[in-house]
Amino acid sequence: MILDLHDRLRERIHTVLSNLYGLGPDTSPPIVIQYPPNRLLGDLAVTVAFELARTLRKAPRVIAQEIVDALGPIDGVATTEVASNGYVNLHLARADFLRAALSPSTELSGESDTGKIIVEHTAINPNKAAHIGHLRNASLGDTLVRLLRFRRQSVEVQNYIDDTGVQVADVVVGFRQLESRSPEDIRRLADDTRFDYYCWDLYAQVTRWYEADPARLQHRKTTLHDLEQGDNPSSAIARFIAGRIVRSHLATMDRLNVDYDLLSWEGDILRLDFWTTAFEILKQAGAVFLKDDGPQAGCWVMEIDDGQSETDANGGQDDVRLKVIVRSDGTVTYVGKDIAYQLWKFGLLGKDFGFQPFATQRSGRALWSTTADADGQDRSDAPSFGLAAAVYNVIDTRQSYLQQLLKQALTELGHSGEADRSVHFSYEMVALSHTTAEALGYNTGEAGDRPFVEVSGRKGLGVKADDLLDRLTDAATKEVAARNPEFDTAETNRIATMIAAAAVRYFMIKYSRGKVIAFDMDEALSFEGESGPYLQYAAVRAANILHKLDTKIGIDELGIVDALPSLAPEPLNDPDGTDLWALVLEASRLDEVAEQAIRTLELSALAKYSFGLAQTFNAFYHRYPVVNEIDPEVRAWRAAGVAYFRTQLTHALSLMGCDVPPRM
RNA sequence: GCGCCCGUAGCUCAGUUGGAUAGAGCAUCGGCCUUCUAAGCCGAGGGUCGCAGGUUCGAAUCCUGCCGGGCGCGCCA
Repeated sequence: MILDLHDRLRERIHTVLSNLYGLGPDTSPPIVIQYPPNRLLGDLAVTVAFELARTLRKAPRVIAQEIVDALGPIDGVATTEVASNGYVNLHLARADFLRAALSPSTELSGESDTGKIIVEHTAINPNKAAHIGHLRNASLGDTLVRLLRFRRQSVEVQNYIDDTGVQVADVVVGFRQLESRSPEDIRRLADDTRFDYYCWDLYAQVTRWYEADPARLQHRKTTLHDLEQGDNPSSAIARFIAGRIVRSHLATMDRLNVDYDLLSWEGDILRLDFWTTAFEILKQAGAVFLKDDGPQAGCWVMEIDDGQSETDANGGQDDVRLKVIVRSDGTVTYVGKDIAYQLWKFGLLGKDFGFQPFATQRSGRALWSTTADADGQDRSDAPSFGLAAAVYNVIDTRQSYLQQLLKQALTELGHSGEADRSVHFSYEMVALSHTTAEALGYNTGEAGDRPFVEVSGRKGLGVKADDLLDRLTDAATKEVAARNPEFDTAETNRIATMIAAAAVRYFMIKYSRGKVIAFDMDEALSFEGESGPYLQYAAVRAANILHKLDTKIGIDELGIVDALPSLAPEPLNDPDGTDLWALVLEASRLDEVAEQAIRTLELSALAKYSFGLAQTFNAFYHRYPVVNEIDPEVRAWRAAGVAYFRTQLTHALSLMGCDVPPRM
């Protein structure tokens, strides 16, 4: 609704500029619409008079006045005026605005026809428990998915499982060589212990075991080879481990309301020879070539286009850098496999996976899995996977270089459009604060001068996702039980779960993506101030007002809406009404913020907006009674404002994957 | 060496189409629970927006250079 108003306003101003000054689409400056610092100044402001001052050789104030005079009535705008030295400030028709905001949505339903967007996120190595770094990835990824769906995009969520890589190989080595376990032992361990936690420790142990005697690295090499070949004892164990660990990752992510459409297994990419096909395509396009001299002799390589080599006019040709795609022993690197997968996502590989159902998630959404089995090839009940119009790969900034290569490969294959629509959604890593690292038993003395301590799965250094969630749930349970002694255990736990999830998700979203999060346990455990629970609390309070309004006064939400047309607009226009109006206007900005968050991939904008909205409401809440307000018209307007606020904040929270508890 | 990111209050961070008085949380100090939940609200103190130039009517925001910090640049993934 607010976006529609912006559009209409821009259109009108363009018309005015054309009539007054003969400015066309090319000569007219962009119309910037912003929000004045407070509601007394106005609700919307246009700065175009400043832009035009130079070219028109007139004072901004004069231009602004001419625009205002020529503007004429605009639907939804009450008054327009020139403020300070040249702003055009607009005051909206408050009552009409709130009535429209609460009226049943007239927006179109259905999905846009711009094609399907694939979002890949999470992609945790299936060899150990998930940690807080993975939570940032999944929180960003899932929020992006929800935002895109909110904007009516068709989205497919993929979770890539690297079940044939070194990390899984190392745990296989741990079980077989270091612990001499049989497949039956491992299965029993998986049934009887926290298997993902067990593997977490084992993985760190294997790292130390290699370090003690580097000759042992031969075991890794052999095992890795076995995993890629398949059909041998090691690969059977790897499959079992990866399968179990993936299930535990999905369970962890489920605690955060994160779900997926498809698990893409690297093993299937190998078994279905995706790489062979991709390799042919790359060779035919000349994107890779066989190096016959130098240290990379015998490798298939790709030239790295980093903008350096070509601009070097002084013939610095010798430092053209090469990336190995196929090793001299004939095996393919990670980049090669990723190129094949990316080609498949866009439907450019000319090959497809088989698919099979994997699970039904708590949300009700079906989760599918790729398969190399023949009976998965032509299932009539499988959705159409792949064939994306655009792809977002959610992956931290340390992978920028590889993601750049991926785009470059697409370009060189003649798919520059797909390269442009191949987006690396990058973000900085999650590290540990010194305090938290020390609490985990890590001696930070050696890294004492660093600003933070990097998480290391290889060293077993990090905060496990489930540990964090458990601690948050415990803390929330105590709070909920103390505040609501009448609740039974099940209800208390249910609410505590919602609070814990919101705390984590908000924490992971609130920082802008270019910022390293130095994770601090005490800070993450806080339910006060700028936190997920603060937002939930505001929504719960609003719901509580509406509930009391119903039970005590007998006005339900339908009654609130029905009363609006006959209400006099005056109570919204006096000073007290301005505070209510400020809440309504702020609540209406959700669409605009969602659009901005997607455009800039800065999801913290959604978090910050939601927090600010909750703050505005909390201040209002303390100052203006609703249920106890005596004047029925004032009460009715306040009730309408609260109802609208609750709808919008609840929506904002759901975009961040947060539920609103019934009470807290 | 090259590339990307970061530098704003004591601490952690907003300020992403250049605009009105640079904001918030935490911490500190002072107030507010017989009235819709105090996970809250109100108030106070706290700033050379890393430094230096430049562009602009206007710069925390754009450009250039420098300083400090982080991460990448493998026949690992």
